[in-house]
Amino acid sequence: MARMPSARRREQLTEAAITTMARDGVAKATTRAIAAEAGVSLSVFHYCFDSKQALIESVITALTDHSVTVVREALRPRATLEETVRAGFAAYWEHVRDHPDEHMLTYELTQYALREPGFGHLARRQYELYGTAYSELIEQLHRSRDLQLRVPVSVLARYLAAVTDGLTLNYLVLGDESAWNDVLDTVTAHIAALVA
Amino acid sequence: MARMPSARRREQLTEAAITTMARDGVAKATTRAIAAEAGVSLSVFHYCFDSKQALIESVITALTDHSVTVVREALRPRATLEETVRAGFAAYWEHVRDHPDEHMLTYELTQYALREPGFGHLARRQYELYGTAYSELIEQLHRSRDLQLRVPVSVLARYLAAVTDGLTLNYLVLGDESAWNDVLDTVTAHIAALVA
DNA sequence: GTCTATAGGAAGATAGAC
DNA sequence: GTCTATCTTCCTATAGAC
Repeated sequence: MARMPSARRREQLTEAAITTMARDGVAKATTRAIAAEAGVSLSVFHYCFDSKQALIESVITALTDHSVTVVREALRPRATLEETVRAGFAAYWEHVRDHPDEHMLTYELTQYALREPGFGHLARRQYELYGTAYSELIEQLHRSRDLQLRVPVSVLARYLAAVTDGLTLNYLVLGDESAWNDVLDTVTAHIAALVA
Repeated sequence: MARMPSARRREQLTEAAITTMARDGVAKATTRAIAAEAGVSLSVFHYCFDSKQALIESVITALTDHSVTVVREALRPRATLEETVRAGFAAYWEHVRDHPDEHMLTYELTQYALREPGFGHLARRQYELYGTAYSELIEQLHRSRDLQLRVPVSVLARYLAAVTDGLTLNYLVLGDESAWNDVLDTVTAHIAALVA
């Protein structure tokens, strides 16, 4: 195999781990399977990472940053408030529909982090970043338009984060795209009422 | 060890598995750990269950039925609509607060079921039963009072299920009981508006 | 039905040549 | 840095005595 600086190999192995985990689940993503996915031998893996846990920490950090980017890109301000909410949900929804395995993996890793001693902060970081992303959008809308918020920003942000999360999980289990849309319509109307 | 009919042993092992999994996570609940928790030898385990997967199927079924019971008991109709919603959330919330590990385990097992070939129906069954529980309460309220539903029953049920699920997960990750209550107030007001 | 003992395999991690 | 080969541990599952 072609030689490569450790830093680059680490990235490659992190990506291979994400691919493997998204496809087969965290439990089946053994160090051997990940090394094979990356096309290197097992020793290369342990040359780059002290342990499997060190790799998983890298995976969680990378995937959290990616997920937050997905949310942030969905949450761009648009022409009207209603359009912002609707288009935001639509953009996020498309990502869920097109990459269900990636979202499944995100849930799996959240639970891994909550169970594994010393990893809890990674789970909390993920959910705090979601909350921040929502809060910032709301603040931004709050300033740029003349919105009256009927609830505090932090409450609204947490509500949005929870609804998004719950609906995503519900879709991953039950499928049924049309139900997703119907519920979203209801939520969208609710948001509009909350920030009239 | 005291002798016991197989059926009873199966129940005991299922309970021991739930205890072990809730405490240590699904990944660390090995057949040895579960047998030890039940106070029997490993062979007794395999005398009662053909495989570990057979046990997990039993665990998922038992825990789903238990979770649905928790939801159903929380969702009893009360004096007024607002009180029904508020007391329902409060009762459910108390269960989450007092048994966080059990709810964590429920999420873990949902994902296990979605990943494991042949187990997907167990995850879907769980979420369908939640939806049914919410739908039945809504129908019941719809008949007993003179409520006007602004959205279809199925949509409202799915919305409630998703919000509950998302908020629960959010609490398991971030804690912060007061935030939970603030968001719930918002949701409660929303429900009241939807069924005015 | 329950036990001890063990088969058989897969996991994470390491040794040492290149 | 990368490889093959191996160590050690732990897993699920079975065998066979009681």
